[in-house]
Amino acid sequence: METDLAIFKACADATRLRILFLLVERELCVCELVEVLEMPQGKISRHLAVLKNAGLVRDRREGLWIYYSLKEMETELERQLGVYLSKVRFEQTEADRSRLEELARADQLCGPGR
Amino acid sequence: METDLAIFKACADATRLRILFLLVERELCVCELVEVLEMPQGKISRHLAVLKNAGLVRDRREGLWIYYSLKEMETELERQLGVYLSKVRFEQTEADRSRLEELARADQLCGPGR
DNA sequence: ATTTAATATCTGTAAAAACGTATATACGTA
DNA sequence: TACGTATATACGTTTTTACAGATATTAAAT
Repeated sequence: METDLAIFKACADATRLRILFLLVERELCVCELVEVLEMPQGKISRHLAVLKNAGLVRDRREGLWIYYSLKEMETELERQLGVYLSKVRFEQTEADRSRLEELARADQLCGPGR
Repeated sequence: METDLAIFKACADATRLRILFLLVERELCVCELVEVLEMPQGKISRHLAVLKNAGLVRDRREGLWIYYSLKEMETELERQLGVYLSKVRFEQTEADRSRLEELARADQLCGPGR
């Protein structure tokens, strides 16, 4: 139960929800999230740590960059959450996703491909 | 999005989760929850108010007693949450439900039937 | 009208969480 | 080795949330 409680707590924050709705599309490195959400890097890292501690995301290093992605949804709560993240679209969600694509197209993101 | 955020926040507390797992079985009045969870009445009322403000539960007065129950699950998040509450069983959940039945059988709960 | 029972709310306090800022760490490159 | 870039973490502060305890509200009964 503490595990599920940690998941609920991890989702109980607007910034982390925005991150989850972005990660459900594809893996992202920290600097991409910093650019898209326009928040200080330390803040993003801290939120990512919360999501990781709750077991919702995993990270993978590739050179200087650390990529975050959603973990496999294993428990019942994780599965329900996964469905929710895939199905629902808020205005905020759409705006964030658009901004991400926009920045990627304009080559204004960090990352090895630059 | 603020609506869903409020729902996640409402679920991000151990006591409120325990209440939800009890309410998924049947409606309960405040005094029943007080007895089962062995917590001060003011505390239970405050948690119920949080759940109500998040739109997860409804209340219905019957004389002196106010009965709380889960509301219809309408939004996507509410539906996923509903499935989760019906499916999952923690030890805590089982213990709380057993205790409730025990108290009911021994007629040690308040309520109009007493 | 007074009392009693069930519930809600207020008040002050303590604990937890989020924050900005600064610093540390890890890795690649010159 | 020294430097630059990406990321993580530590520190002090502010905001939010939970709490116990006391009081207020509501409805029924006497």
